Amino acid sequence: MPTTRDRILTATNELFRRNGFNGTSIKQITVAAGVPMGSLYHFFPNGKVQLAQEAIETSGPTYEQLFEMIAGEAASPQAAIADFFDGAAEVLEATDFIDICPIGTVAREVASTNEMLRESTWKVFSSWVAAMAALFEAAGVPTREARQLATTVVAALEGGFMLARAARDTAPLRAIGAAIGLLVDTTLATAAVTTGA
Amino acid sequence: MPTTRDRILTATNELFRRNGFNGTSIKQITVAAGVPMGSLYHFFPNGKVQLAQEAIETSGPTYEQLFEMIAGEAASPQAAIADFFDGAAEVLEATDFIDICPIGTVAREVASTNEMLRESTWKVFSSWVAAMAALFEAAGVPTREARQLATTVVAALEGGFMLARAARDTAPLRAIGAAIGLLVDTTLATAAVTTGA
DNA sequence: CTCGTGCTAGAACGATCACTCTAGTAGAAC
DNA sequence: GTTCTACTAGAGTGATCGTTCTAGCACGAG
Repeated sequence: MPTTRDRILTATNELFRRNGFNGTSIKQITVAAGVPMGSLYHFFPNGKVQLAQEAIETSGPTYEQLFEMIAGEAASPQAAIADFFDGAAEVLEATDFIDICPIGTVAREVASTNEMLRESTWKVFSSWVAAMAALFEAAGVPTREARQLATTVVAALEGGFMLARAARDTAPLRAIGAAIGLLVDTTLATAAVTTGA
Repeated sequence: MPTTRDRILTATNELFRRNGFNGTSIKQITVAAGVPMGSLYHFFPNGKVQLAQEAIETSGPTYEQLFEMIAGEAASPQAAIADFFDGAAEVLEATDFIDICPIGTVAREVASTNEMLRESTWKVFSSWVAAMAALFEAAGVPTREARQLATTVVAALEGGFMLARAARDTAPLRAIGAAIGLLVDTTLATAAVTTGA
């Protein structure tokens, strides 16, 4: 049985995945988590912004671990990327196209209106980029190119979530996965040549 | 002097770019457009959803024309993509990182909650993909690959807007533009080979 | 038993939400 | 001048927002 605090954070993330930050009310969160108002403000005395911040910063590493688990099992960085896109497509289908990533939606909603939350979303995204860049660098890609490629993978993933949900179809996400796979292939092949075979 | 109706639509798009759909109130829109409440509901009797729908569906083609203008002036599809990413980065800097695209934010907000708006956002995105795919096809890329590449460019653009705004830095967007430029390069080169030089 | 503390419980607050309503104005049609 | 239509104008509606508040419960410490 998870703690009350964890139930609140889980409910928050799930509701953010459906309705975003502004589309989710505190009342909704208390009902979904099955806790009274008083408990929510007991654990998160600074209200909705603090709750959102903790939801973002705790779920961020979870996604990163998921990626690293997939990367650890995959035969190559290319395969890891392909598996990640495919897995995302399957989750979308299984969940009736609820958003994969609560952070992406919130990021665009709050970037111009709440500096604290904006910083939280960037903290998460940049740690994802760093994790992916490390993977590419380990495969021989120079630091600069590895970062560039990792940034592109994250952007394509988030853009893919957006398109797939708008279309209610995983085809865009799978197409993007294929194209990004190609990009990773050529970048790694180039790296293999320049580092000397 | 634009019509009252147009002023309302313009103000709606501008506010959506800052605050998204749920973060923008009808009251805010009337103030920004300088029109009374009565006028807004005179022109948009079905309220906020109708207003959002028309804002999305009228601004969509505007962005498409912008892309086609840039594509028409650029020396190659690769150059067109590069110019588009660079132009977006400049707009972000010039506008203090207000969102480039009001549609992307709204798309993720409403995908699970409003079927009509979800369809509007997809209508716009798929017309962008079609326009870009036509450009690649004209350069010799087979239909299927052209669509795949165009989908990826749109996803990377939207993901790039998200990252750049979260970071308050255009570096991610420029990095993504460079990587996507590389992908377009290799795809066009492969096409040139298979169609026979 | 009696505190103190951590948490539950939800009614109540003022503000703001999307939206409705009535009243009034401007100008074309006749 | 009268009438009709298109539009302006904003106060008013009930609902819901994020948040605060008071009251009480459970339970370990003394």
